[in-house]
Amino acid sequence: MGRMDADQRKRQILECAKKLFAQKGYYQTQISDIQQAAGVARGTIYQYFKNKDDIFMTILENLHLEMRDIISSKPENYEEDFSNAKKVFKYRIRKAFALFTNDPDYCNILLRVGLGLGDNFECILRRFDNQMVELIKAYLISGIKLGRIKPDIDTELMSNLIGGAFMRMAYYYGVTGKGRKKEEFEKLTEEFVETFAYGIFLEKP
Amino acid sequence: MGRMDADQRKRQILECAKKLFAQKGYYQTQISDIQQAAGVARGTIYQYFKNKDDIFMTILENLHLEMRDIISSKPENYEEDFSNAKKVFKYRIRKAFALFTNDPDYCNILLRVGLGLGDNFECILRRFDNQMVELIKAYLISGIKLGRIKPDIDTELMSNLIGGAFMRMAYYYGVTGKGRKKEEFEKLTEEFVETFAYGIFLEKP
Amino acid sequence: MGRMDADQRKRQILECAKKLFAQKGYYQTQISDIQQAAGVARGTIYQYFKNKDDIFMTILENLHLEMRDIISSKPENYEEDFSNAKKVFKYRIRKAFALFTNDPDYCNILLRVGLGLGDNFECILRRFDNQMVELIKAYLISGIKLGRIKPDIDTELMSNLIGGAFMRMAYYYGVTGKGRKKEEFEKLTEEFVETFAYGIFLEKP
Amino acid sequence: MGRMDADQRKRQILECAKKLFAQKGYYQTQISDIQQAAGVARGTIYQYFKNKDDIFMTILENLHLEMRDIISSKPENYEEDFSNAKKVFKYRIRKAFALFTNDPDYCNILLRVGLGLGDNFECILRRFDNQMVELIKAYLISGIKLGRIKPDIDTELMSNLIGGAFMRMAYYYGVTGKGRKKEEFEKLTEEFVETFAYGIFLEKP
DNA sequence: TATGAATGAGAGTTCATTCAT
DNA sequence: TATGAATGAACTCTCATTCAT
Repeated sequence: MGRMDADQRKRQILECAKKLFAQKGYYQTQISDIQQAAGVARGTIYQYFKNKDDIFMTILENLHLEMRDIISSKPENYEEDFSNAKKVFKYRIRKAFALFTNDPDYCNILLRVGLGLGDNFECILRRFDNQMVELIKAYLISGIKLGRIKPDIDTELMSNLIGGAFMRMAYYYGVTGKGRKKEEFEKLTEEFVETFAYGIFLEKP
Repeated sequence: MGRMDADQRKRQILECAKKLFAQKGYYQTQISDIQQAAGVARGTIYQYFKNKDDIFMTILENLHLEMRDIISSKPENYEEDFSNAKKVFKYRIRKAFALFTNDPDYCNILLRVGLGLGDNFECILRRFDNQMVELIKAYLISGIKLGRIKPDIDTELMSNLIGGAFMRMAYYYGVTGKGRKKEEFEKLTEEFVETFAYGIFLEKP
Repeated sequence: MGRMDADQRKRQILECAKKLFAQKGYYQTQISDIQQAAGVARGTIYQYFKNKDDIFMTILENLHLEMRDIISSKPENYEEDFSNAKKVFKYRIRKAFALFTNDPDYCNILLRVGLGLGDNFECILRRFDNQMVELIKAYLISGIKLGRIKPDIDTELMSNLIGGAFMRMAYYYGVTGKGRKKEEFEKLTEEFVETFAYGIFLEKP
Repeated sequence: MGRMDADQRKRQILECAKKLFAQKGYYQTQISDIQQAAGVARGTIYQYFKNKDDIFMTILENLHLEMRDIISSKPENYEEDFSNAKKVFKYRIRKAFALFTNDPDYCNILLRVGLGLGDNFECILRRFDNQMVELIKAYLISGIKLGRIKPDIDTELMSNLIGGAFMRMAYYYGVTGKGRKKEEFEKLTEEFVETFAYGIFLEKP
């Protein structure tokens, strides 16, 4: 193992830890697993992280940052395009879908590993979940105000349905590897949008 | 703590364990927690269960049985009523919804605790998930054959969307306690069905 | 399980315990094993014995009594026959040999199970061993006085050699079942005696 | 307790464990006893051994290696000296005797502790026992072929008698500390050989 | 007297973390 | 900074014994 600068080493440890947490879960991943996978000594881990929690938290934080960027990004010429609410919806679904399919480890951690860890982590994990649902809700409400989305829908329920359906799709196609090939993600996105379109949008599909 | 009928004692321990697993997760629930909650001595646990895994497995098994009963149950006058595919759909959603809202602990275990436990449990947990999705898929396919459901839908994707949306709804309203009151479950069910109706059914909603 | 008088029940428990101790050793034999083998309830054991040690001690005691009887028994017309020292020697070897081959469980307990149990039992087991060796020694000394046995032998060493050789023979042919058939015990006894005869006796063999 | 070379530490733990097993037996020796005797923390034991069995097995293995070396070693000028069968016999008895008297712990473990532990260990312990008896038997048979040993002896019985007598002598003088002083081992060896000489050898003693 | 559910001290083992080198 | 031997709190599980019925 050659010399490495500190940041590089830290990233390397995180990468290995992420893979292991995603595969085996938090409690079944031992420090010794991470250490071996990263090819460093036991003690070295503690030069870069306070403890096991810190490693996991850092992974979660990174995921959070990535998600925020992607989820809150806007399509080119956003202003004009918002005239077509469905297009914006599709843009975001596609973006988020890409996030999960490009990094199945993150997806696994978010959807599986992070859950059931007790209060320590759970509240952090909830942030993602709620953030996603809240974002969808905000989108729905603003759409209603703009007269693009049906005003009588239950935004709370609908944002949960969309969020739940999306996560499941992301998990099924992005993580389990079952089902489709990568090239077909565009088509899946399309069908996802169409499924909810009639219930949401005022304009004709 | 006095003597007790064996079945009663076993059920009592399971009940306490279920609550704890739902609250704290599998690994953070110690045998001593269960023992204290059940008000029995440490060793008593091991008179009724081989080990910690056995307790958890038994809980999962019970959940499995309950789910199977509910999911495979049919509405009264099923034969005639199948003429209306949407009615069957709604019947099942309502039933399954009730299961989770009536027993939030089970719901929590199924949706959160069971995940990220590594291969031991995960494959068992997957059974529930897959069972649900498979059931929905079977429903969709038979609906297509009978000319009640759009023949061009992607049944795999659609069953994942419906399953994901449903689980999320069940969790949100059944477990977190946020949102609605119990009386409104009927309305939630209705809206759930309507959201997917257009994308699924041929008959006019 | 029919009614039984107390002594009968006690003997039955002892019999089962003896078999199990002989087979599996002291620590690997659980009270529950004994209880099941004897076909009685857990608590019943404690009606007849103070504790696990008490059961084992009783078995040892019984063995002790049996051994004492056999070892100290004398051949018919003992007085006259002592003129032939070798005959007495053979008589005793045959008797003791019979004890072990007739009850392999006792033999096993004496030769294997009882050893390595720590101070509690060990000192009791030693009694048998020492008793045997002491008896042989006493025999040798009295033989020397009577002018039948070589006066220059080291009685301590010789009694250990004879004792060790005998125990090994008893174990090999009586317990492991290897080697000879039962009918040949007489011949084994004969050969045993002859092996040591030259080193011990004054008279010509 | 400071840092230490790994092999040194392992040997140190084994040494303490050997003493304790020899004194108290397998089941009555706790990990905490070994840990305290070795002056290390509980967990340190598990850095060097998989579990308690592993410690005991390693001790047995070491004993096995030592025994094999000693038992199969040959006297100087072996070839020529075999002309005198009794000399070879004596050589080996002396060597094996020395092994046990020099390391009474091993002797104790082999003769007492290892027995009655149930199938796990017993079969391993038997190896030693059988090995010894088989070696003696092989010696007797080759002696018969060479015309040095009486052709009509029962080699199976005789090897058991010699083995049993030897083990008892080794235990009595080597472990219990009773009887002789160390200087007299040569004389004991001599007397041992003479005791069996008449029954075994053809040449005049 | 017979039962067997209940007990709890105590055993072996794990593993995140520390710290002398 | 990097190491990995050492640590020990905390965990799961066992099993002889008790005692209400």
